[in-house]
Amino acid sequence: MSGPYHHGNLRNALIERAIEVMDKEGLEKLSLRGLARDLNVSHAAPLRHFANKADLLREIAQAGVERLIEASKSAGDLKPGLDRLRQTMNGYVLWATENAAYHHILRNPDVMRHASDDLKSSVDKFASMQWEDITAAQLSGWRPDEDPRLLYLHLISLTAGTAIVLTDPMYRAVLGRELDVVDIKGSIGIFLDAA
Amino acid sequence: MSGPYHHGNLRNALIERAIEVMDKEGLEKLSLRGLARDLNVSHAAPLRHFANKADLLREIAQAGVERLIEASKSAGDLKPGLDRLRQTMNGYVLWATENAAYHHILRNPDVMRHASDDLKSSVDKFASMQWEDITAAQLSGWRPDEDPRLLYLHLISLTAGTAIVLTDPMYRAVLGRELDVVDIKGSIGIFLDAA
DNA sequence: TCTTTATGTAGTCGGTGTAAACATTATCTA
DNA sequence: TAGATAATGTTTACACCGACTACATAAAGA
Repeated sequence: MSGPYHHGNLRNALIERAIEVMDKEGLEKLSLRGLARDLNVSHAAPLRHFANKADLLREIAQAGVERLIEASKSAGDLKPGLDRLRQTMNGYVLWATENAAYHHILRNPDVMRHASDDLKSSVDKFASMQWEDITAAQLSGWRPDEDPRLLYLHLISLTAGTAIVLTDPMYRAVLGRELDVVDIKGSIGIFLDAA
Repeated sequence: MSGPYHHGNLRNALIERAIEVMDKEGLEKLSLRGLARDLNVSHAAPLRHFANKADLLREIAQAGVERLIEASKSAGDLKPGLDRLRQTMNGYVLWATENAAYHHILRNPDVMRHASDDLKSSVDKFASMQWEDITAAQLSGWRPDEDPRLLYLHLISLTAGTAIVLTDPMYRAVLGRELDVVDIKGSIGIFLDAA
């Protein structure tokens, strides 16, 4: 055909194209052979870089969680407490809306079903960062009498739910109009600033 | 092979088995040919009842939303107001945990991507039931100064998020222990009963 | 009864994942 | 720098899948 025998950067090209396809057409339309076609390599070339399809998705998910963790770190620059909790919760939701492709991959049950131990431990790390933020806010005097486990369940449900609602096409249709950053912070803040 | 020429109830058998497979092994392992094998019919028999794979999933999702709507109706037996809102929010989350298979199908992007107009309008109906419950609670004096659209975003995010967190294996691993009905109501109630 | 319709079967086509054998190029080392 | 070795890409092959067509059988209705 055309081009050199070696692609040069096939591994990264596969990842980038896979994210694009996942975002635009969903997991069902993502195929290793399709990626190979798009990148003008033979249909088996991707298997030189990823043992199988699940392995490719695992790697993308892993990168996604790591990006999410980084984003959370840079979003939460205040000292532990309620303000920082507000920052990180809004940061999560904003990251999800701005990185909807990664977010959808991380939320896809057929991707996370095959999570590796590495991926699981990254998820755990993010979860404990959330736990730290929440308990720190409580220690600083916010809702001191609340059962911290229930508070945790409540807050991760709220953040995950908000991110999902805002990036899910069906929910977006229901919401009826575009919501901007102020709206999002307003929605999260309804609880944080209550009482 | 064995058995009569006609299965007798293939349509329902396909739906039941499909829900089972989706729940245990996920969309990726669900195949029309696999269902046919499980039910001892020829590989093309399912196509007599569903035009294609997406059609089968659409029908299951449709049934799921209708069950959800029914469950919500019977859960909310109080007159409109905050108590009823509490009922329906808890009802949604409990339904999701007790019907995790349906819930996962309804949350699968590759299923909902092919939603029919009927399915979309069922989803809309459920959404407007939620809207009614929320605005009615507000009209009865609860948080009268809140922007109803933000309140709506907040509450559907919280309910959807709680349902997802409680039925997602990865989140369940993070939560660390079994949570019972009281915990769920406690988590939802943290906001409803605040202030 | 016999005609129509519903349901199931068999065969086929193109698409997909993935494994094995082979080809080419890049990299390392003696 | 030459030759060995590893990395990367190709070809071939197989099993599985969705979906279409032609055909077979059974059920329902006239």
